[in-house]
Amino acid sequence: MVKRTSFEGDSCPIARSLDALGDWWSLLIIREALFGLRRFGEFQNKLGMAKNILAVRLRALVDHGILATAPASDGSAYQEYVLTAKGRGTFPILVALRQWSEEFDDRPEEIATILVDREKGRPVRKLEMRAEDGRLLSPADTTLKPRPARRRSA
Amino acid sequence: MVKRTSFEGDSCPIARSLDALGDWWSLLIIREALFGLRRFGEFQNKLGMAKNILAVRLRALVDHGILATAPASDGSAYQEYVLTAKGRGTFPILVALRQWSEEFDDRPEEIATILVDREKGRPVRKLEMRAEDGRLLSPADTTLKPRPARRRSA
DNA sequence: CCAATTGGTTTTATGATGCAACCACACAAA
DNA sequence: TTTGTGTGGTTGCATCATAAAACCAATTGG
Repeated sequence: MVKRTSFEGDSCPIARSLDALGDWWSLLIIREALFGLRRFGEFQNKLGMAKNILAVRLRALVDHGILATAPASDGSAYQEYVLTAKGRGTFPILVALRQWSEEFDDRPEEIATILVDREKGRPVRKLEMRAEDGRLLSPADTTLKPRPARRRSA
Repeated sequence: MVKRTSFEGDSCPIARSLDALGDWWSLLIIREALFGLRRFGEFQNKLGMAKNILAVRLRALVDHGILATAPASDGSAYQEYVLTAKGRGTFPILVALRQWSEEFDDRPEEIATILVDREKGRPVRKLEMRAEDGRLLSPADTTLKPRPARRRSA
């Protein structure tokens, strides 16, 4: 088989995430969903993508438990696509992508929006990684350990 | 043209990040590079990917300023691929992807490694988003604002 | 100097993507 | 009830990207 390799069985959590989110459109669909879009046509209009691949992506996101189909909302007989908790949980990923672009993009002047604290209207700080005891960690302060086996793993 | 749409000119910073990182292999190559891999063969062995597409991806990452080619390191005449500051700056993205998988994956028992604080060996906390004044922010506490125009923008 | 390793490129097959056309259904007006 | 319109897709192609394997040049190692 020459299929595009799937990382579904990989043991690396990054690869497993990419299996669900790693194509060109999924994260942008999620971004729009976080912004409040729900309907097929809304996504299609906003993202300007082909309708067939939007349909495929939406189905895949539903299959992955990131979106769920809701029967209605404004009374019409059409259905909507709403984020699940798993879908809303991608928020830090989107923030990390955004901040990387803000910090390293070659043409930052083309970036249209900034993420701000709603209360004060001031930019948010960079994402912080902390130890259990609250110490701020840099990448070099971290390392990988094998996952401790759960007792009586089914 | 029917090319895979590029987000290079998009004004959304997330789309711009995806333009550089959004394919199936780039983030995994970066992950291995953060882990210390440098040589073509090391990447190829570890990731098990086809050599032709590895070559294409490495070139693209170099073009994007994420990797740089260094002439040597162990004295051999071959070249190495090392992360730039821009490349190392992807660390939070990888952490966010990892944590999303740890929190929401359907089969978390298949995840092999956990990210720990090197000093204490304890798992790191979830990435935190804070306001300028240090208040911890949830997604609902944030909003997007148009980027303030730089004076005398060239 | 010979053989194996490294670091790729080329070739070929197939899957994914994108555009356009088509179509079923819901809904509204006549 | 028929007609029309918009929504939410599906179906055909044409093209592009990806993958596996074969091939190849330069670099080592002996």
